[in-house]
Amino acid sequence: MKYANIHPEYKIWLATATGEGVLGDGKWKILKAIDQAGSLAAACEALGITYRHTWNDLKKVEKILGFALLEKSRGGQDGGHSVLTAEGINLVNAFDQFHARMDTLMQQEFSKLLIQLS
Amino acid sequence: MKYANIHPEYKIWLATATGEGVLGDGKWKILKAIDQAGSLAAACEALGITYRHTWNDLKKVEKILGFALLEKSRGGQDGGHSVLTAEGINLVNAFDQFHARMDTLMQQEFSKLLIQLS
DNA sequence: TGCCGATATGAAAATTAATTCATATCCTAT
DNA sequence: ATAGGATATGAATTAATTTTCATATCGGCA
Repeated sequence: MKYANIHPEYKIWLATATGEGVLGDGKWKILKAIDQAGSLAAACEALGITYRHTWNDLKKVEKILGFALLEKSRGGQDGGHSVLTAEGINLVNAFDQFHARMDTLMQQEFSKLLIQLS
Repeated sequence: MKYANIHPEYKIWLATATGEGVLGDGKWKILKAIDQAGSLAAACEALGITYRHTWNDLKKVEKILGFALLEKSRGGQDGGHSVLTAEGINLVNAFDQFHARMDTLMQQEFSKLLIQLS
């Protein structure tokens, strides 16, 4: 088949009226990782992304949204930690479900696409 | 509402197993434009994108797919022209419909997402 | 046969994005 | 008090992506 090794991909994200990205897959994943790891630094380590870049990303988002997604604290023997705020958890959960639904739908529609292409 | 001035955006595209992009909105549009304009150069002019970049894109895609999407010829008083091959037409049409269906589904799921966030 | 405009392609320049490096700050449990 | 590790942030470096520019090639038609 001509398109045997081809598959569909998609990205969704939230943006401001001016098109500035607010939250997409990257930030969604880092938020989940933070929720699991308990700190920004540990989450970055786990995902193999730079702390610096991630920190910039999250700061920008919170500035745009006007409320915090993370409750960050520093100091203490463990150095500090970060946990998701209620808003952060809500957002992550909403994305989780969205992605699950879209994955299914995308697969269905792609099947139709392949039929047309074959 | 917390997310009052936020709106969703998304992209869908086809990719190889290694994640290389094959056909997304950009190439889809340029193919449609070529079909209409009759030449790559005219299509780029119409879309306001560079010939060089577009040419690279299309060449890469055809190499990946292993077959041509365009029937290109040069020479003649008009300098040359490009038309979609049968495969190209087929792909564009299939993507048209795929895109239309996904547009609808995305919007529906987006609505649910926003409801959860409000 | 020479002209014209589009295809075809290389290479440099410019723009944007990402990474690295360095360093200050914070604060709690020991 | 202090040690430790994470948050916080600037600046420089590097990588990746786009644009720009330049130039060769092609070939039907007047």
